[in-house]
Amino acid sequence: MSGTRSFQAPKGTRDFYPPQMAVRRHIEEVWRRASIDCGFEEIDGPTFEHLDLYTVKSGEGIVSELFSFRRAGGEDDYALRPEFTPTLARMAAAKGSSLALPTKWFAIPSHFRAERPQRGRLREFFQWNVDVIGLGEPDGEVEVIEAAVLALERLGLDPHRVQVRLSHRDAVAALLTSLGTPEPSLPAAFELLDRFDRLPPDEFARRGEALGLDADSIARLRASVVAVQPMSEPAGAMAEAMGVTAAQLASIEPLQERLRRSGLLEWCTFDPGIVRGLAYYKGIVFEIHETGGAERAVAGGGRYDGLISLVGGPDLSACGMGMGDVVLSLVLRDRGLLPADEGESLLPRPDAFAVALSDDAAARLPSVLQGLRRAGLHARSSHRASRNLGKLLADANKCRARFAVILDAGVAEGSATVKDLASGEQSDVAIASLADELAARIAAESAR
RNA sequence: GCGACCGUAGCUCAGUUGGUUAGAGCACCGGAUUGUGAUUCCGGACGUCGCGGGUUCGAGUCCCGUCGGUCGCCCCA
Repeated sequence: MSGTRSFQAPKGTRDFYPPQMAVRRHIEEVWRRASIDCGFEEIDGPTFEHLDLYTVKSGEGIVSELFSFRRAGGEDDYALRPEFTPTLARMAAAKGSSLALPTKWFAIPSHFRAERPQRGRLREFFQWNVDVIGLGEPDGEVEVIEAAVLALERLGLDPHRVQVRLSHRDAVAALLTSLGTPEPSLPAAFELLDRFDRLPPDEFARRGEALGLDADSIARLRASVVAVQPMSEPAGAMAEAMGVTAAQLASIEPLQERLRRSGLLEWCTFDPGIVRGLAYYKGIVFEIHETGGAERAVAGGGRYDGLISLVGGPDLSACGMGMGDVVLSLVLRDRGLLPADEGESLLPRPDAFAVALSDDAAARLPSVLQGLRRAGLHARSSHRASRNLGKLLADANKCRARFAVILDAGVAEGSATVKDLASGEQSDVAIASLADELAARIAAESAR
């Protein structure tokens, strides 16, 4: 045929065939259940927004990282959403003072970023967003972290495999100030901290000097950043290990106490190297990492008081986090927490697989299937013409059906043979009561 | 935006210094046989060698470009 072309998926996007889709749904279902169980309500917004919504938050520099577009002949600039927080802030702002506080929302939207794909980073991905509006520090943060930890736990992870690494802008600022960082250099110093583990030691020192720190201060800063502490450590001991005064860590203590009451301490680490984007986060910031240190952050979040008023709403406090599906899937795979068959075993299992061994039986097959389906059962049949029972059962087995319904000469008397594919047992059942019989057996099975 | 490596049936790969009509194993489809997820047998579809140029008598093989993939850098909301 002339005029045909072949196509590849665009760079950094994924096709979800049934097994991959089953894995995605598995993760999304855990996210959704954990959110709901923690009292969050689901929202969604548009896949694209006015470009300005993103530049007003992140600056013009963000545009090169976005998929932005203008309708042919139009004059408005739009962008596919690279994150959900601006949409959420806009939605909260639009409700104005009618928004009941606190408001706890979650969403599982797709996001788009015009970046070069690499391990843990794609151009389209799914991200679970959990946000609390109208709760101050540290209550909002702990609500968010609690939901994240619940989901990770349900996915099979534990505090030995993942840790919530927390920091506090005020504590780190106090540390930097005590080391002699001039006030105007603080943002640059945060940036330096953020790059700590990516810079060679001498380069770190050189940049520290440029910020007005002497050699002794740089050494102390390095020591503080390296001194990652379990959140379960008493604040006094933590301060000592970091070489700071207890007063400089004062902003951590309420958080620590609140995490203790929620039983989350063992999941959490204090890590002054956690900085996150400077654009709008303040106060507590955190990332969730697998403890091996091989993968990128599984999740990140913090407090963004001021963003809602920035997009025209009331001055509301807010905090939240985002957890992407890409890194999370890598971590789950690394830890053997996803099926080795890449999702086949997560596909929905048919309750019944009907096969016909004669022309008369084949004529009855559609009505038998319809009866089962109307009763709410997942029923399939083979699409092959063969009357070879061995091959037909192989089909039933391949899609992991629970029961085979064998239609043969017995259909003349209204009877079928039901074979339990797990045990191999089989028995004759009246076709009229097939759906009830199978439903009863499945109910009994799930009750065990 | 920059760099490295990679691209041959659905999958895993083979394919000699460029040389007939590009192969294998799984998987797949149809059928026969044995009425029970199996075995055996017969048959089928299997690929514009990512795509496009170039060099050559001749390109899966060499060169250039491009599109994808993988992994780094930048960035990471």
